[in-house]
This record gives sequence, structure tokens and C-alpha cells, in this order.
Amino acid sequence: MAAGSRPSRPTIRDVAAAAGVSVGTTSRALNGHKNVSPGNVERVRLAVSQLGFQLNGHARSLRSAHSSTIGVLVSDIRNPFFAEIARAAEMVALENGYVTLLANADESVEQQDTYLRGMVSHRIDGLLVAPQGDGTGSLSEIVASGLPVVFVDRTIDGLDVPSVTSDSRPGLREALAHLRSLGHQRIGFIAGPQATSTGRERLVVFLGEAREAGIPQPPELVAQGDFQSRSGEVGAHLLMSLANPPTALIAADSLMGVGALVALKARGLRVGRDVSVIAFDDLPYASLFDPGLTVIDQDAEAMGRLAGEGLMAVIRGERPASVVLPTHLVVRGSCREPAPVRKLHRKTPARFQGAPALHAGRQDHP
Amino acid sequence: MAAGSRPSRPTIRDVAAAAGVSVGTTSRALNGHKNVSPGNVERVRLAVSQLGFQLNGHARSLRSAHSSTIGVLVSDIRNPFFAEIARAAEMVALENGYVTLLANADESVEQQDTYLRGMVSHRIDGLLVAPQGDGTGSLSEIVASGLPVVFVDRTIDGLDVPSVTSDSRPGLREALAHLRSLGHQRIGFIAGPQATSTGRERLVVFLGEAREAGIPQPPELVAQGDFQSRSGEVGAHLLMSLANPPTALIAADSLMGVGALVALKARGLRVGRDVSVIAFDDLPYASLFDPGLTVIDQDAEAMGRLAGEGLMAVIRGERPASVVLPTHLVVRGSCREPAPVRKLHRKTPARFQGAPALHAGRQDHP
DNA sequence: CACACTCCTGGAAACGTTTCAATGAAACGT
DNA sequence: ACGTTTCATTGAAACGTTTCCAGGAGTGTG
Repeated sequence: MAAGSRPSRPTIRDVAAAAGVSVGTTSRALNGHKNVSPGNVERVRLAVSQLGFQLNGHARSLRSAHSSTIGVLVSDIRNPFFAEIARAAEMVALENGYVTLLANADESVEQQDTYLRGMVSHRIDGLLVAPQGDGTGSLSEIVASGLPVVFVDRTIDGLDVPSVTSDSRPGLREALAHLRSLGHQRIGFIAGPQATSTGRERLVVFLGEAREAGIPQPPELVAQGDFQSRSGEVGAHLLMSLANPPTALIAADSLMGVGALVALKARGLRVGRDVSVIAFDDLPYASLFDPGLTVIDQDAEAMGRLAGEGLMAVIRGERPASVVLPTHLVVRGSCREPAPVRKLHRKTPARFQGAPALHAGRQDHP
Repeated sequence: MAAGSRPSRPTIRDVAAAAGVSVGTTSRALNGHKNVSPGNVERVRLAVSQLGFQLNGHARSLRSAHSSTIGVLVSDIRNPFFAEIARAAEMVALENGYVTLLANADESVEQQDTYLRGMVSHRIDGLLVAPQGDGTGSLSEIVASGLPVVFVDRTIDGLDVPSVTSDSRPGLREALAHLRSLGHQRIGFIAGPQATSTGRERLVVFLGEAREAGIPQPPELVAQGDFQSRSGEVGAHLLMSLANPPTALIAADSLMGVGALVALKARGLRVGRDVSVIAFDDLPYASLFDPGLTVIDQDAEAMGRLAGEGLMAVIRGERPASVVLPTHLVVRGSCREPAPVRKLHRKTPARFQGAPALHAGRQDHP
């Protein structure tokens, strides 16, 4: 009903008038600057609350060239791993007086660039990003421009930026030892997009550790995914359709892991008994699956917090060292001895027959 | 290494000079205004890309009084339901040329107010919020100030704001019919915080529908939760410790539902066989639980999208009607006939003995 | 050929803050 | 009592846009 006829918000000039001081003094009082008498700071405070004055952040940022805002750009806000990172980083920012502009690239380089442009236009004071793509887009321009940037979870080759990442090696080593001790010799790997540093690193480390553990890894045992659930489903179907299917599956993130579980269920395969499964990233409910999902855990909260603190340091002009956090295996029930030799073959559902070959990089799921 | 000596970004004046036109014309060209010759618009475009010019959003917003930014404030970004809403709303905003300032209140009124203040100071053009608390905080001031606001998922009594919510009645009615047809007569309800509209609504509707279905609901069968996982765990323990425990549990959101599953597992109770369980909100992995979790589904994507479109409409000056979406039951395996009478009693784990009474409102989980 | 249009353009005044240089007042040490 | 420092204050100049206003160059009409 009430048509919002805005009575034009009070400005700092109104406050100054009401407090009986100059705008300069008002500004200094507002910002807790030194060199302002206690009497005046009180008068200003009073006038502010009387008028309901709200500082105009744009005017402030325009003049002072900083915005008390940071940008946090994650690849996929629906991925609990990134949600936790974003939340932790946001908390740190808030404690340091920064508001967070949180955006979601949806694993798309285009959308990443759209938001990046928006954030630059908002003159953010710093950027925390789980980057995508190579160093060709807006991102490298931003880094080159000198804006404080910190990478989290992922990095981009050639961009010299502090980062907080995790090392998949200890977790994968434990995982392989675990599987080998159970007797597995054919392990399928559902890889992340090779366009991301984590996707590459996990695959390379997996292959290296497998070789070292004496587990042969023919190329057909690697399926390419894109870190989204659906590709894990497709990948698991592909792997289990092999003439000689793997007895265990490792997925490079939890979303693809969940997708693999869906595929296995659809094929009538029992996790743990017929096929063992391990996924990266713990989920709050991983223990509730049937059976509990064994995972390679990363401490997302710590990653977000450290990355946030790192960004604060960069903004202060320091040059924090990059941090690499360890991963470790959390054993639940999804890995057991391989089933004795018997016919595991089932028909692959029609919709996965001749599924388009999965290439590294972004996938479109209609 | 390279100390970021910023060569002071080019301004619109530099662009104007490079293009050989006035700043006024440059501005018009930049904003796709009419009344600017094709030749000049091309010259400006060229100069922009040559200089790597980036518009200063603060200057623009300061002058034009709008920021092309909306705020989206959700209660808990780690809740997949809100993550999906946020993402859908963000997409709509992006399509309409708005960037989203996404913030996370963590179910805390204080934090909500902190972000609200930050957003106002950023002069957002509109606000999409899943509100908390009563109408006393910054929120009512913001609504009163005439800023376009749309509520999503939740509402606040006394604030006349367009909203997109869901109606729990159809889902709950189906759920109760389902449970009753299986023979359940004692149904425990893990309620959401009574300080939220959804928490209240679901409890009231549940009690009403239960009465109508002829299922007695003594007060001890309602446990108070706070929409976070841990409270669902506590609530389930409380309910199952009753002298005459319920044979089925309904949780008012998925996080508490997951908590309840954890509690039941800890007590050695098998979901479906010993206790039936239904939770609000579908999860991507609800079908992977043991057994698949029967849920009352809300279409989060639609809620986010409709709310985003509603906000765009309000910004355009329209007065969109509030939308109420239906809920419906998705039957999986977590509900079966009540177990024949036998000793279900197990020891409650020590840490839940004398758990502090749960009151409506916010809970602190150390 | 004068007239009224339309279309494009440049100049300048905002927008609301921070900060700089200047000024007067007060406190200090000798 | 006098210079010298410190401190609190003010007025005005930025910050980089958008937008208003007035005017010039074309076009069609009587």
C-alpha cells in the first residue's frame, strides 16, 4: 500500500548540522579517528541515532578507494565442501570488518568471468577464489592488476598467488593400502576435470601411488568426470561395463562419489560386497549411507579459515606462504574383500549405452 | 616479488580522451543509451578495450542511486535447501543484470543484522531474505525504508512483504496418511525453532492434521529443535527415551532428519524396521541412505527462482502476489509397519543423559 | 527560404564521503 | 613571558560517474 516515497536519506552533512560541527569532524568521529574531542564524538553519535543516518558506502569507497568488501568465488555452492569453505572464510572476513560478496561460478568459466567483472566493478578489496580454467580469462588480469588474491582448493599454473590447498597423497596412499590389504587389484578412478588443478593432481597422484603399490592401472580404468554428480554416475556405469570391471572405485570428489553410488544401486550392485567405493571429501551424512561411505577427508573448515586469514594478510600487505593441508582416510563400511569371481555383469541401462565420450573439461548435462 | 604499484586505473575521462569524444558521450555509449552515433559507440568500445577500462561501480552507484546489486540472505548456507534457493535466485538476478551479494546468517539474528547493515551500506537495490527473529531488528527498518524486499521460505508476522513459501499441509497430510495406513499411532515430531514461521507452521499443521486423522498427539511427542543437525540428534534421543516411545518420527527439516538418523543408528535401531522416519526437504542423496529416506519435498529451485523473479518485479515497481508452493511426499524405504511389541529400550548414551531442555528459539551447540 | 523538428554532442553540476592544508587554541619547557 | 609543539577544528578539494541543459547540425514541410 504505502507507496515508498523516500524522504531522501540523511547525509553526513545533516548529521554535522544536527551535531553542530563540521562535516570533516563528523567524518572523523564516525570512523573512530584520533584528534576528535570526546564531547564531539558523543554529539555526533547522538545526531546519528536521532536521524537514523546510514553511511553511504559508495561515496566512502569512491573517495577512499577501499570498500571493506571481499569477494569469495566458489565453483559450486551446492557442493557441501565449498559451502563450508565459503562459510568459514566469511566468518573470518566478518571478524576483520569485511563484508563478503559470495558468488557461485557453477563450474563455468564464463560465469566465473561475469562475476569477476562484477566484483572488480564493485572495487572489492580482495578476492578468494577456487579458480577454474587456464590463466587466460579475467582472472589473470585481476592478479596482474595487483588486487589481493588468494586461491583456495585449486590453483592455476603460472599465477603466483598464495593458496590454501590440500595434498591428496597421504589420503590416497592410505586408501590404496587399505584396498590392497583387502585384496583389490583392479581399481577404477573417476577423475575430476583435467582443467582444474585438483582434478589433475588427484589423478596423477593416484596413478603414481598405484604404480608404487604394484597395482597395474591400464588407462581404461580411468573415467573422466567433471566434479558434478551426474558425471560420477556415468563414469561408474562406464567402468562397470568393462569386460573386466574394477572391484573398487575411487571418486575424486564427493558429488561424483554419490553419483557412483546411484549408478551401482541402479545396476543392482551392493556397495562393499560387490564393489568397494571411496570418495574424496567427507559429507555430514556419509556415515548414513548403506554402508557408510569410506572417504578421503579434507578439512574444509580449516581451508576456508586459513584462506580467509591469508587474504586478510595479503590485504595488510604481507606475503603469506601457501598452505598445503593433509588428507586422510576415514574408514567406514564401503570397502571389503572383492567378491569371489562370479558374474557381475548386468545390462547397462539404455540411456547410458553409447554415452558420449567424456573429455577433460566442462561437460554439459542436458 | 612484483610490488603491485598500481598505475592508477584509467577513468572514463581517459577513455573519452582516447576516443576523441566528451565524457558525457562516453558514458552514454557505455550504457547503451540511445542518441549516440554508431561511429562514436564503436570508437568508445575500442578505447575501452585498449585501455583496459573498468567502470567504477561506486562512482556510478553514488551518482545514479542504484547499484545493480541485490542482497540474498539465507539462514544457513550449508543447508542444501538454502544453497539451492540461493543459487536459483542468483541465476535469475544475473539474467536481469544484477550481481548478488550472498550472505549467511547462520541462524543467528545478530549476524543477520550485521549483514543487513552491510548490505544497506552497499545500497543494494533489493533484498531477498529467509528472515529470522521477530520484526524488531534492522529488518523492519529496512522494510519501512521502502527498499524492495521479498521473503523466501519464511515470513515475519506484521511485515507486509511479498513472499515465496511452501505449504506444508499437503505433504504432511500425505505423510500422516502413509504412516497411518502402515499402522502407526504414536508419531514423534522434531520441530523447528518456534521463532521461525516455518518452524511454527509445520508444528501447527502437523498437530492439526494428526488430530483430524485421529492420531493422538500428547505434548511429550514433540521435541524442539533448531533446524540444525545436532538438535535432531538430541530430539530423537529424547523421543526414543520415552517410556512409551513413538514408532515413527517426522523431522521439520532435512538436517534434523539426518541428525535423527544418526541418533537412531547410535541406539542400534534400524530405520524402517524399528522406527519409521520422514523428513522435510529432499536431499540429493536421500535415496542412498539405508534405507532410502522418505521425505516431504519442497521445490527449492522453484522457490529460489520465483523469489528472484518476484524481487525483480518489486524493483520494477510492481507489487507481485505472494506465492505458496505445495509440498508432497516422496516415498522411499524408511517407513514400514511398526515393529511388533518388543523391547526397543536401549541405554541412552551418557552424553545425552540430562541433555539441557530444548527451548524454542536459538540453540547454542558448543 | 524560413520554420519546426529530431538527433547528437559537449560542458558542467551533482552524488556523499574522506582527506588535505590551513588555522586558531591550548599546553609545554625554559 | 615567549617560542615551540601538539591538538581539535574547519572549509574546500578531490574521487569517477550520470544526467541535465543548451546548442549545433541535419532533415523534412509549408
